[in-house]
Amino acid sequence: MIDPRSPLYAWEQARDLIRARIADGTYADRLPAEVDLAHELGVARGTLRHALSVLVDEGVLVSIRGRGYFVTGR
Amino acid sequence: MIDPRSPLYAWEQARDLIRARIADGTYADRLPAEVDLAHELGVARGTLRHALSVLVDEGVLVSIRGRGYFVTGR
DNA sequence: GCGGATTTGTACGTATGTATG
DNA sequence: GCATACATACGTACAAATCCG
Repeated sequence: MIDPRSPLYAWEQARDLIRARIADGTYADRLPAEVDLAHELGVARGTLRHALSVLVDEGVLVSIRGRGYFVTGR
Repeated sequence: MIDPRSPLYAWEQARDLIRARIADGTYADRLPAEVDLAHELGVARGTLRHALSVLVDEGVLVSIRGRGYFVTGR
């Protein structure tokens, strides 16, 4: 999933992958748990959290403590 | 330098210490390197970077890769 | 221009504590 | 109680930019 030879940072690749999966409906309303998604993408939690925080800032996702990350639809 | 019994987080104490040293002229234009400053304050580099990022957001400091952290004067 | 030293940026791993459902 | 998520904090390693001999 994540290519270490890419000129993009890992968190940027993770961000783009998540965006694509939202666009194609893989993640229609809710994302997998942080730990699972991080493992699936092959990045550390901190790295994934960086990517997720960008998407939250963009309004693409909202995070609810104790629940998860949800797609806003915007 | 950093008091583990303080109600403040380590990164908040580091932030306040750096602010004070800028105010009293200890750091007039440039800060010591991250590794040195972290060791001097007794915190991990990640903790120091957290404190520094806050000061950068406030406009107190600017960071230049390969050079260091500089006091803006604002 | 080259090579090494310095310095910030990013990534990864782990751990603890707190809060929510 | 348990799973999920957030925040903080420690450590390590490598990448990228800069500086200097």
